Amino acid sequence: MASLRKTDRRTEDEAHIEAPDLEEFIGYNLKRAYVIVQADFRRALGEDGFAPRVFSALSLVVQYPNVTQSGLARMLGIERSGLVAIVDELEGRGLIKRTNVPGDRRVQALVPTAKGKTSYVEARAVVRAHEDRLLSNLSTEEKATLLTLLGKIRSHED
Amino acid sequence: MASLRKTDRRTEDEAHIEAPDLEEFIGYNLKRAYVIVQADFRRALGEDGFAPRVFSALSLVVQYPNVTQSGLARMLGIERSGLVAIVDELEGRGLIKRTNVPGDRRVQALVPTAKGKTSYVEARAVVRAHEDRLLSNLSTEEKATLLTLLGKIRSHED
DNA sequence: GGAAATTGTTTACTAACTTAACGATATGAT
DNA sequence: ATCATATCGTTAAGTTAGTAAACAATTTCC
Repeated sequence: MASLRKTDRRTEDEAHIEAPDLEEFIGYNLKRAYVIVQADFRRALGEDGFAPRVFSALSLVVQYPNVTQSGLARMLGIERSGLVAIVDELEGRGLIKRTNVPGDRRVQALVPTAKGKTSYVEARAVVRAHEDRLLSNLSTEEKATLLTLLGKIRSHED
Repeated sequence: MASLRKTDRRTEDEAHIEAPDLEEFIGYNLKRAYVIVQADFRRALGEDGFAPRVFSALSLVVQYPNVTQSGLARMLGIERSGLVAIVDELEGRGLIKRTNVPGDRRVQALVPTAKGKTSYVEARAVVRAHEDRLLSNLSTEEKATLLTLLGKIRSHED
């Protein structure tokens, strides 16, 4: 039978106790998992490496040259005002440039520079290595399953 | 054969184009999925409802009464300085209280009030309903699989 | 041609942290 | 016993990653 003491302190062994209620929530587990992956990403890319969102933006500019900032913001799921600093950083590093689009003087198409393209390919290799290492306790199939399940959640985007 | 034009603009159809490189990364998908779940959590709990981290803290205090702030911070994976505002909010709402621990005057054990316990049970029901609704396109088995896979990532905690 | 929408940008704000320091207290080594 | 060390909760200041609102310039829609 369990103890009946009203003043059960239970402060011993905190580190080993599970937290049943929280552990059942997908949201809580997503957050905790993301914190780990993101921290390892930053460690892998180093002090002057890309932050995750900057890497993502560069990836899209390399893959979709001439994307507009509005289009890029939409793809990343953030406000276009929030994209300005990211584009500033990438342009400041000489990895992309803002170019005029003939026919619409409001928009500035984003194109990767040669340096931007090679930097991206290098960074992508580092990111792949980071995920391979960090997630080496997941099989290839498990990783594919995880992507599928996360994709089902992401189906609620927009 | 694909187009050979060097100046291929490709700005049309942005909304429908996939982003192959990014989509293969677990970290990117985790982030995008978490943003959706977290936003729906906040919508479900409403204007004056708990923020996710406050809900998590209350959950742990209810389940582990007399936990210390340091212990709680460790469980949540954040610095104890960051917990002060969370505990302030919960105490300010009359849901938990800081109590003296005889034998160690440095620590303040956290205990839920009666109101805190009932508020938690109610909030937990709302959170469960939010996840059930949002994740209704995942089967029970898929949700269990997802928790297992996220748990494998979380095995890197500490 | 005039109203409405869109683009990139700035400014101001917020949330959710971190790091470093602090005084108070407790613990451990000798 | 005392001195060094560690721990507790807290504050203060800084960082990161955003959002919301407004703006001029430009384009699109009747």
